[in-house]
Amino acid sequence: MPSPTSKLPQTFRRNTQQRRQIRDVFERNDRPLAADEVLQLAQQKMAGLGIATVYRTIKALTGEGWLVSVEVPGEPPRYEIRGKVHHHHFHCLKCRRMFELEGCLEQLGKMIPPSFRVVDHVVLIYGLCSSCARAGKTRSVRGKRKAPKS
Amino acid sequence: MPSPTSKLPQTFRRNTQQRRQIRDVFERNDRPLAADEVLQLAQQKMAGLGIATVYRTIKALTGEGWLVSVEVPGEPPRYEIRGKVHHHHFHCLKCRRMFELEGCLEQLGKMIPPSFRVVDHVVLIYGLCSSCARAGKTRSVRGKRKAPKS
DNA sequence: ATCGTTGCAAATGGTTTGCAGCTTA
DNA sequence: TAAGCTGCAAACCATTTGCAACGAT
Repeated sequence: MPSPTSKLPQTFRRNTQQRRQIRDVFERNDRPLAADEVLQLAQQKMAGLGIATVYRTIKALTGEGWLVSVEVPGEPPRYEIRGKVHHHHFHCLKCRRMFELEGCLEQLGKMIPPSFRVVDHVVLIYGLCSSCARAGKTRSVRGKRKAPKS
Repeated sequence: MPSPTSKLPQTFRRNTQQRRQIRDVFERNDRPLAADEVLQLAQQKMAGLGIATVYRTIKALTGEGWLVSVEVPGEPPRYEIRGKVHHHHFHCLKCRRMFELEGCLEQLGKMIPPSFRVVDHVVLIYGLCSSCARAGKTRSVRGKRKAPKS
């Protein structure tokens, strides 16, 4: 076994084209992206890119802290670049796009018993975004998850 | 085609043993349960119960509003009886149990633009529960998701 | 020239579905 | 009885993994 310098979250150590492309996709699109969205977007610049590489890269970038996952109940997870100021999300039930909300609840601490230790928290608000609320009442778009016009 | 009385969320219309058992499991266990946990618990009283029936029943009960799902990023969804007072959840990163928190953030509205319409929201807090925080530092229990002693 | 990385395809794990037989109303 | 259910197994879908070829250092 090689000399273990430390137990660094052994992510990748080579800067390949595909990883550059995948990072680029996240940098160019300022919203949470699902794995298949990343594949589609990255394939526009890298024809043969495989889904396995997308998953492996997302996992590495997440473990590395460069990405964070955003969960939507009943749907595959999305990922976005970390490091933005703390924020939460709004998920439109009609167009299924995800929006970022500014600010954060300050009094989360009030909810938990003092003997518990909080590491992180997630707030997800569902509803209709302004354009969907304005358009028809509540008819839902039930197509496959598609990347909304970026 | 039969006479459509209305478009009622056509859930089940027969009160079978298995559905009774499954509801019982939720009533006896006062915490969010995953599908396989429900199967195990219900099989204690109904030997041959199949996982498909569990999923079908959970889906029906959820559509009917009797159950609500509770999502934990990276894990299969849990379900719990609806109708409890509004509350949110705490997920222990070590023992993986889920706890219910009382109360709710009141000022969610401040976070969203006035043109958006809020339908629902979810708050999930991660950390260590009191017993895990007290015990060792942060060594995580990485076994299969198991039903904690109820 | 290494050894990490990739793409493919097969494997997984959770959930859904087709269908013949069983049950409830 | 008839239609709704059930269990089984196959089908699905998202994600992971084995492996030989590839390519960054």
